[in-house]
Amino acid sequence: MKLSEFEAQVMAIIWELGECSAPLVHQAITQQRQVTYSTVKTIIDRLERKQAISRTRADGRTIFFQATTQPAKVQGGIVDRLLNSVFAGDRRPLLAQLLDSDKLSRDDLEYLAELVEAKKREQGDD
Amino acid sequence: MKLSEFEAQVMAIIWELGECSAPLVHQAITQQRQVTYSTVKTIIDRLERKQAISRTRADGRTIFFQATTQPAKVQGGIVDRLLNSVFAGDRRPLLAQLLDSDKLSRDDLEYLAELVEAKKREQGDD
DNA sequence: TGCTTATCTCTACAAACGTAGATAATCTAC
DNA sequence: GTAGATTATCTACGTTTGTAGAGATAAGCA
Repeated sequence: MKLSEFEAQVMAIIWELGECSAPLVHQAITQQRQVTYSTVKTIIDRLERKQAISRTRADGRTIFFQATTQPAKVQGGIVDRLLNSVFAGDRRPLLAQLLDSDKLSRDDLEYLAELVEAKKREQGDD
Repeated sequence: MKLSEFEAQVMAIIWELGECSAPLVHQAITQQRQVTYSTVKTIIDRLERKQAISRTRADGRTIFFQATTQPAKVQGGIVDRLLNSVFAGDRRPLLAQLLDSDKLSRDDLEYLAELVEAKKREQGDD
């Protein structure tokens, strides 16, 4: 399943909110970007058509949706695409890019260090 | 500067090759995907219009190009966009995604461990 | 010097994207 | 019960993207 940038952004919000309605998603998005309800609803419609989300129930005429795909799956696909296009398949520059940024907090770094350790142990086991 | 996926892919090749001509880029791409010269040339034209690359010289009627932007800059921008769309600005899931993949080699892991160490020392200095 | 091939330029086009208005249907509060 | 607000549906439209053919033109070889 291929999602556009905006579609992915809306998905992220739906993952965050869990079961939610279009107006709720719109509200969440307007914290960041100014965009009309209509626009958001169109994206939601497209996500539905792509079967990335599905209707769960209705409260009055308000329809509720939920994600039908797990974040990791979609994110993984997008990361793979990114790797193959901009980074020619080599993960290192991406990693470096992520590490080099000054937006990486000490906490993030600690988290990463642990991830690396865990992964090392895991790999050492085979 | 906003590049499409294919444009980014062509940029990656031009970074890799250095100064090069459209036929050369086409040749490089066909190692991976079947696409006509015409298509590749169109993308190159668009990259030129976007000033991501520029003409350097001509050999006969063959035109040579070179990147006018550094990889890190473009890649950084794309990663930022990715973070803000799919990952809601949180780097950790991206990091986890990258680490979790079984395509990460032991070497990559070593490389990462070193990066983390270096970054830690760097941060510890202030 | 003419023919073949390589390369460039121009034009095209369907699909996807971001964006949103118009209209209709339904709630809700008075 | 009616008026105003919500929400949904449908339609639209300019741009970008991926894809490529047609035609022009220059290079190189016979």
